[in-house]
Amino acid sequence: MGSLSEVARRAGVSKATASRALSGAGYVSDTTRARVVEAAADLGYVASSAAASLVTGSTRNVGVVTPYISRWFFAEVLEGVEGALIEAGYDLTLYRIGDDATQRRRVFDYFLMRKRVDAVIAIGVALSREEVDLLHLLGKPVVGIGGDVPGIPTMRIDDVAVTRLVTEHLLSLGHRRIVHLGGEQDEQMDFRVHGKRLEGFRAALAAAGVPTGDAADDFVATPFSVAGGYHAAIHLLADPRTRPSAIVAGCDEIAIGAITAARQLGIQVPAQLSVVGIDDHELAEIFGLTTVRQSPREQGAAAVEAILGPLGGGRPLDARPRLIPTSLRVRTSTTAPAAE
Amino acid sequence: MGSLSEVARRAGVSKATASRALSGAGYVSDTTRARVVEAAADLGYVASSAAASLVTGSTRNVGVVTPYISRWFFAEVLEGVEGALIEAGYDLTLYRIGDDATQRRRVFDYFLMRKRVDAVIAIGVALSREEVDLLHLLGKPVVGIGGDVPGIPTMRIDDVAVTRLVTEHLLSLGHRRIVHLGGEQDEQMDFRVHGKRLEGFRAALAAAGVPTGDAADDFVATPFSVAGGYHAAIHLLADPRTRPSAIVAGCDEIAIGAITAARQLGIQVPAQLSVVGIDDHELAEIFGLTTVRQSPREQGAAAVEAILGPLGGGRPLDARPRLIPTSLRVRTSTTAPAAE
DNA sequence: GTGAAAGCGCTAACAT
DNA sequence: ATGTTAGCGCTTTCAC
Repeated sequence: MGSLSEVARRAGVSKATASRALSGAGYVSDTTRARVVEAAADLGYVASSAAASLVTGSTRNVGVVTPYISRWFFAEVLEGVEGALIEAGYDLTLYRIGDDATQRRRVFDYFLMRKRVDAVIAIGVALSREEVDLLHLLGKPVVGIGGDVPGIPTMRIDDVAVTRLVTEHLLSLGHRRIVHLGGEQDEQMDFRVHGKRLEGFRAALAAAGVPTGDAADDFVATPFSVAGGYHAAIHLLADPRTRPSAIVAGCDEIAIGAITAARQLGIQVPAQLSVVGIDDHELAEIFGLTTVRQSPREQGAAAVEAILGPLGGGRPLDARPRLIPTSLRVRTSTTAPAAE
Repeated sequence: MGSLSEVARRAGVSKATASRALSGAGYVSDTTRARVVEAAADLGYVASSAAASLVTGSTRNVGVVTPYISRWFFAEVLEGVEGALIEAGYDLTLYRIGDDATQRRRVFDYFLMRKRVDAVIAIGVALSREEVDLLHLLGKPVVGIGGDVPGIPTMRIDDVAVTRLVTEHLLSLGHRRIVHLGGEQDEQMDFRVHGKRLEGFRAALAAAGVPTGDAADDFVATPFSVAGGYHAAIHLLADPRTRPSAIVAGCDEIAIGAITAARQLGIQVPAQLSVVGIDDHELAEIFGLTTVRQSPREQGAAAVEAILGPLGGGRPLDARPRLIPTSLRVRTSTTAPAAE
């Protein structure tokens, strides 16, 4: 618990010199530095970050806000962020903000603003104009992942294109009766991801001349979870006469749930039912799920990278949205529909 | 970005009064308080936590160290911790520490000690004597989850009992050829979890008079992941003549991987092969996996609870290990072995 | 190359 | 009930 002055006294120098020796900034003779470093080691000295922050104004800590911790996509982005941050010597302070607007305000006003963080990474959170302005006013770099936020650099995939891509893939295999198991349209996440995915799905069908739209019963709303996909699929697949030959799942969790349901119903996957996911999770690999490569870890690392520039004294961020390239990762779970 | 003095000036009071009005500590007349609060709102004032920490010595921030973020059990504990912490008005700073000892030292010396946190929650990390002493010296409450650490309160399940439990369950159904798909014995996590689970497994077999031990080929080492379980099972189940009638998986990830492999090999689960997991993840539910109820979220919340006492000025923690009760959650995936 | 001194923004005695 | 004062532990001019 030693303080700088103790270290200084022990080394026989002034606080100023001790500080310089330890931080590496400014001129200190090698011999003095050695003495100071030794004294510090003897005392088990560790600088108080609060004191340092107070005077420098920086905390070496970045705040990460996200609505989910354990959903696959989010967890992987988080891992990417975490790794890159620790690498750069920054702390990561995690804030989960859900639907609760009050809670969200509290996180912003009370935590993020309390000079606790140097920068903010928002994963799947559509920051409001005010939130962005506030952060900018405070000189804090912000980057978003998962959707465009005006005024800050963001990285996202094209959610419309993504379902269009997988749907086209199924269409090209000959599937015509395809159902989208996606998010409830009334309970959108930020960035209206559910809506966009449904849009891409239907755009592909329409372009192929396949009947689509609410009347076509080609969409079933489900929670974005394995259990959600499972239960939705149990109902959807129960009746052999109305059963689709393929499912476009809104995310990998739903896809795995659907596949599990199908197998339990004795439906062969992929022989009798093809399922495609979106997020490209490790599990997708095992299930042979065709998904969309979207590099969550890399997105996380890239976000940190983007933020480190300005923090390191570089030029401010260029507030451009960046589209993360996506492509199909085709595995064995998609096959042509069974002959009728 | 206003400071307390600006708020004070605007409200026509002293810094001290402004501080009292805002923090709620000490006597302030209602009218003065109102004026101060209004002034603060006008200025968009937010207290500097660095300054407050410097003088009070507390940060309202707790450090969470864990080796994994996305492994199911750890992610759920983390969610429990996160929820309880935010509830109590604390920040959560996340540190992942893997096998790298240097990295681990760095986290401890450089981050945790830098007066950045008021308390530490260690999930699945066996803190060393020195680490614990250091934390105690600094007056920081520490609690562990996942294994006993001398000198601090910990919550853990009984890893030996857990595999014994599930194994006995399989034995009681009549299974005799059972294989444990568990962690590599040379690459233990902290707390030797892999070893303990193998031990419990073999103890149950031995007690039932079933041949066990290395010679009995009743253990296959695999990474603690879905992919790990999958690949191990693909090999294990390939030959119908040596195929077991049941598998005790070291964790739910392995179990799901094994089930998936079995299904792909055309083996009926649970008719021809019973699989039991350990962690009781959401996915286990869907797969009908029999697992051990161990309440990860509750463990996380309890850890926070335990830490909040001392932080709130209460008596210090009683450094007793606490055994989290576990029980079997039997689902449909375990059945008697198929008749030969 | 090193030291003296000022001050970051706040809280906590202590006095009034 | 409110104001005055003294730091918390560090970094950073500015002299020397």
